[in-house]
Amino acid sequence: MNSRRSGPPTAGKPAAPPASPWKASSERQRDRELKREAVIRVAAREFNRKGYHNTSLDDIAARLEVTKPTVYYYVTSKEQLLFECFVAGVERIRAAFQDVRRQELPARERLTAVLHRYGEAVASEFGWAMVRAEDQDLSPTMSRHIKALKSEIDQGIRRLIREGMQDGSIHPCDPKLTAFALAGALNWIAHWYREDQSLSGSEITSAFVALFETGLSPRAGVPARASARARLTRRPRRAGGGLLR
Amino acid sequence: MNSRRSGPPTAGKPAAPPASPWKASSERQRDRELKREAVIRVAAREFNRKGYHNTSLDDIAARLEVTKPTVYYYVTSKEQLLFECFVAGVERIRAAFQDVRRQELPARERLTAVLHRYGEAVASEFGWAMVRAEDQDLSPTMSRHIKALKSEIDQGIRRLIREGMQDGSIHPCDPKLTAFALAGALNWIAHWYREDQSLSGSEITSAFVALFETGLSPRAGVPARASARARLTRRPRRAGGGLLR
DNA sequence: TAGGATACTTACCCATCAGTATGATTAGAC
DNA sequence: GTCTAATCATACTGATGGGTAAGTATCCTA
Repeated sequence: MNSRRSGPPTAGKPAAPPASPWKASSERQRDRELKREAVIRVAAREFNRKGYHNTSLDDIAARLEVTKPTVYYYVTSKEQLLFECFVAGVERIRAAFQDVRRQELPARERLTAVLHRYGEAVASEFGWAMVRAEDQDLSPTMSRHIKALKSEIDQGIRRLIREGMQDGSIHPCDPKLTAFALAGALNWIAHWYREDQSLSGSEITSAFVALFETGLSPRAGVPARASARARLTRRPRRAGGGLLR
Repeated sequence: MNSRRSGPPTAGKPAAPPASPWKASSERQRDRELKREAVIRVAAREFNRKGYHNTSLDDIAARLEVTKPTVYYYVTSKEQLLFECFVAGVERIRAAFQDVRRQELPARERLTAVLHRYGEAVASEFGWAMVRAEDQDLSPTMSRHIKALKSEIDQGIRRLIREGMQDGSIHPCDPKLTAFALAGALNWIAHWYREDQSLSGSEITSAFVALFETGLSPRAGVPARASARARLTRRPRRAGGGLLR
């Protein structure tokens, strides 16, 4: 539509890499990059608080104590802003897969390691963009990119599940539906979690993973896990939340 | 803000119950109610397809082959439309709790029965409104009502979990976090499920509930469940989906 | 068959907001 | 000191879309 929007999304690279004459002093370029990241971070927080459509670029600019054109100096469109927020979150999850690939562990343990990082990412400021952003708000190009990234993560989880079934560390199940259930429970954190909560994203994920590993049915000779028990007595400070949302 | 918005939301009652003179012939009133429900159902489907903010009331009107003011004849605002969609979905879940209350069963079985209906509701046309609607799009009054309904459901699930721990049918765990995990996995269905999928909402929920009960870790002497095994061989027709979303 | 309620349309208003044209200011290179 | 690019602000445009005013057609009652 707009000539700016042609080609693959930027996602990190400075808008105009001064490829030539006097290579703008590198500290200046670093400054620019820092500011750009600040814009994206603030945008993520505002989207998280008020939703994409209820957040105007004037709002974001005001939070940064600048004006709207300044925001556009670092970002080409509101859409791109959303995209960058998404990427920032997803990169953390991809990194988790990378880290785990090098480890020699039963697949179930590698899976739980990934899920842990996954949950932390979803509970971060970028969780909203990763989870709640609607792809109808994005151009077809951006939408495709996002779907590809999501699919990559999905496939990664399914693969770990399959490997777990092979090495015997995971109970036989349908990898696809199981991946959906796991990811769903974790993604949902972005719907209800607020940073002022008594539990951290990591703690929540621990509890979830424990639940998924053990299951609801009582197991012979398996007593209550200490971690779960502890949480039973330590009352969270805020009741808040609710089920849906 | 608007004088219309004062008082509790309507949620079903005809806008102007002709309290008096010649009691508008009851078939006419029934007609009106049917049309009103059609408006809400169509709105739910459009919200589901394109999101709340990307759906204009002209769109909805066009789907109904009428004009925008006609929609306003049955509904006072776009916001109320969203609210009604939400209520329509939640009522199904509340009904599930009612039904199960009369039954003499171990709490875990009552819980899974509720979760089943829950999953079906989320996979229905009203799933989007129940799960993805953002309360920033609603007036404080509406938002409060919705939060109350959500909380009621949440508490209902937690109670079943506690009862299950007491009667021994559920492994000791933190009721709050467990409820979040269960509901999260099911809610997430609304993010990725489309009606043209190879699995029905009911089938998906069955698989999820089975997973919740059994857990990922292998159980001594428990072979793969037949239902899960079956799905492993029967390839779904559409890969689609993806993890997040 | 008049009169009022019901059901629906045409044509409009107007607030919001993404995005831009243009110009001012500052900082570094020479 | 001058010149140029980088950085930011002022002030606008244009489109979208929620909501309404006012009028038309239809139906039902009496």
